[in-house]
Amino acid sequence: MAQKDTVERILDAAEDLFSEKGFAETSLRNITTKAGVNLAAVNYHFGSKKSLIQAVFARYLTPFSDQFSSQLDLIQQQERTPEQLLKLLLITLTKSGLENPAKFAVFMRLLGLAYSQGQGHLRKFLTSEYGDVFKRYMKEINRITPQLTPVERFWRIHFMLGAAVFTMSSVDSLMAMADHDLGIESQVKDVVGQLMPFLASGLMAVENDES
Amino acid sequence: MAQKDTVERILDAAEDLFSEKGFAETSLRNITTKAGVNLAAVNYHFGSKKSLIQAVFARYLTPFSDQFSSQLDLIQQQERTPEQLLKLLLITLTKSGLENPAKFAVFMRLLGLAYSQGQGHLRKFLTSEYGDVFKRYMKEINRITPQLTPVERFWRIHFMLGAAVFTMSSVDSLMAMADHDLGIESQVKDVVGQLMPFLASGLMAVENDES
DNA sequence: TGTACATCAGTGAACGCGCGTTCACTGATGTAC
DNA sequence: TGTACATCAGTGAACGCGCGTTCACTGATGTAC
Repeated sequence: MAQKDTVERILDAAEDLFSEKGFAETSLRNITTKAGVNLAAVNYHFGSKKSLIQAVFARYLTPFSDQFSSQLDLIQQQERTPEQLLKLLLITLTKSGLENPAKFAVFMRLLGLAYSQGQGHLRKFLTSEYGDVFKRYMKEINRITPQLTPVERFWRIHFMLGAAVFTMSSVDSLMAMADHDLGIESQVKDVVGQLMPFLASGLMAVENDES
Repeated sequence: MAQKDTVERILDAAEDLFSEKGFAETSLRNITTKAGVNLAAVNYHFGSKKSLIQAVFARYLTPFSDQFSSQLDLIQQQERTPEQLLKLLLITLTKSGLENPAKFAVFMRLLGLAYSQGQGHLRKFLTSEYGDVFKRYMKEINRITPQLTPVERFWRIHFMLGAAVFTMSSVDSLMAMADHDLGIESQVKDVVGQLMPFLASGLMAVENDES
């Protein structure tokens, strides 16, 4: 084979185009042209466009969730702070091949799309494949936030997820905006560095009860 | 006229369907069928699908941004805390017809979509129409966070936006999830009540410098 | 008061287009005898 | 070593379909004289 095989080239092209334009706006013709393969190859290898979308996610999430599961085993007996628990996610990203900032941004963009565009098949696929690891992480969060009610905890987790997914999805254009407006060039790891204390502080926030 | 006029019925239907399925996934045939009007009526009244999308946003954002501008005038000389500044947004929402929780959720969902799906025309339209009011609000934020560097402030604003848009976009399904998992029924205003201290605490977070 | 004309919201049917998918086919490689 | 057959990645062209848009038309209402 002169280069990467057809399956991988389709996945690479699809990933790029999905993260750039969304699922519905990306046609199989876009993908196969970019990948330099025959139009029919997607349906030959993946069966349908839906399955291709799932395969793009699986290529990221399967190594990530395996690695994350091992990391969770390791910290079982250690002391944990919110910052350490958040860092665990970062370490896992690094160890599962997502240390490349561009790849990381693409992955977060896909995750954001999955929430906003996935009309069902994708959400079902994700929760059935990767729901268990997520639940284990949630248990760790429970342990370090005994002062929160379950409802508070539930919402704060989702606020954190939203802040992370939303900003990391558009991290390229936001960094460009920061450069343009403030004259400051940043890197993805700087943004992640900004994000961590924000999330930790939000998670641990103490409700003040002025009316 | 037996009921609301054609233009308004198209906008109502489009708003519902866009927020439910996204822009690309909603066809003019979906919209006109739901609105009970002729297919050609969209192009007759709005010119194109793109312009219809912009009109859906304008119907929310024009009253909101007018009202918000007045509110900003009022607080010019008052003391301000982060909570008060966030509350100002809520008050404006209430005063510009977005007090209906369902409408509010739809609006946030549209805002989220604008970020994730808008490939250009929508972003241009929004910043050119409503950019100024946003800048005024930013100035107020600057004033209450003198301890932050511009970069820190920039990113924290976007983290806040992300947390708000992401969770309020899916507030219906998240509330259903909370009910299902925790057996607790919530209302949108409860979620907003949870969100405020999270955002305020994240905005004011003090960086801790353990490595 | 009556007639001619202009305006304009709304209509029904058709347009060309790009979409995801299908299908019969090719050609290289491996296997059985 | 040679032949027949099976397997399978990949192909080229066509399929029907739903899309956004266009266009000639209708019919109600208002205006000028």
